[in-house]
Amino acid sequence: MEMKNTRQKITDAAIEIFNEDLSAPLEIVAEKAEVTRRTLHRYFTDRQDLVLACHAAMQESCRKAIDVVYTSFPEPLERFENMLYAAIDCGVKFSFLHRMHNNDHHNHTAKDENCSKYDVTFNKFRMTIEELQRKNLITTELSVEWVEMLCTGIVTAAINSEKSGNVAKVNIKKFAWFSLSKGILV
Amino acid sequence: MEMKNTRQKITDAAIEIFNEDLSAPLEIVAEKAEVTRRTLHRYFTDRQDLVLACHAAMQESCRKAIDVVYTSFPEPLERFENMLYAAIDCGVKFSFLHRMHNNDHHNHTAKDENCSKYDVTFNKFRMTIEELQRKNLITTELSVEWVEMLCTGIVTAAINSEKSGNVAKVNIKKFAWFSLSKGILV
DNA sequence: GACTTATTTCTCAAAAGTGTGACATTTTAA
DNA sequence: TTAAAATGTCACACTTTTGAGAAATAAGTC
Repeated sequence: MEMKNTRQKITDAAIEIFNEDLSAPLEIVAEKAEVTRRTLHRYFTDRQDLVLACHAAMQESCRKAIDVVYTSFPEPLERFENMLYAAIDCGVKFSFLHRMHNNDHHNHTAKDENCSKYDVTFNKFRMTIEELQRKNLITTELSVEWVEMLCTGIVTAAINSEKSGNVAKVNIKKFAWFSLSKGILV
Repeated sequence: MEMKNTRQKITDAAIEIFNEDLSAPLEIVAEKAEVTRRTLHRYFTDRQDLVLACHAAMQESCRKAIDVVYTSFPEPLERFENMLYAAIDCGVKFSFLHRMHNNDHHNHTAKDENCSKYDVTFNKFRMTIEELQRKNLITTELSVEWVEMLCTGIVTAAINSEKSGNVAKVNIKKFAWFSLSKGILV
């Protein structure tokens, strides 16, 4: 096992655990990552260090996925559809990152570098929605903010569907786009 | 201050705190409930005791709300709409209850009394969805399981909208029903 | 005012979680 | 095969969290 692999395994495990329980003991994270707590501490000095690493990993993963789609699809509706798919692929990372920036304890401010990075990524969502509304491709009865919230809600639904195994995996994205697109149509 | 009030204040606080952080220190819960940690322990011997009480409270609250709607509206589409509103009103309780029954550590089984109680309540959702599909009021392209997931996703969106304050409060339910109904139309 | 009940304050000891050092063991790569 | 790198084991000091006892205080009731 080389180093990079282990570090990633730990952050991946941490993201999943912290997503459900932000103050879970590091022992639990280590278990999930299949390493010792001692090893975990070799890579991350602190709990905070680990949390920050998770944050950065989620940030980067989402940014990359969304960016690719944003630049690849000039047609806004098609772009929007593929941004949804990208978000579903990012899965837990996507929804956890959102939660981190919107919970009570976090003071979201453009001055913070992390926050502005987050903003840059997710403004691409907002801008696409606004463009869709301007071009009358989706209803103007709904506010942009609601459509944004709806997107993350549908991503959550997709994640839970996948986790529970009650919805055939091949159908999840199809269903998600069906519901989202009809749910915001003119 | 009478007893019942305090007990409720504590479970209410705990539900909100645990919803965001399942292993938050009881100190935090006590703070939110505006009592001492010592007082909290006079009502709940254990952390587990408190968690179970929260669970029961959520269970009961959701059951009551859904039951009323379920028996009040014979027409399935109208019933479905009002079940959504009820779920939004239950808010955090609704989504936290779901999380508790769907997370990795929880083994959902009909034998457990709590699980079966949960099932009874949320089967009312499922039955209504099935009825809507039978009567061709919603599309049969989507599976019942997805529509269920979609509902909780939209409830989540509504909760987050309310919390963030980005969506006018008067609009939230309207938007939620708009998106849900169109998102599952024939 | 005396009495009951709920709460706070202060205290304490046990338990759980955290971070690190020293050394053994395994893996990896030359 | 062997040296280096990565990981595991164990022990330790330390902090936080937990749960409960005892007495003081506040609040409501008769």
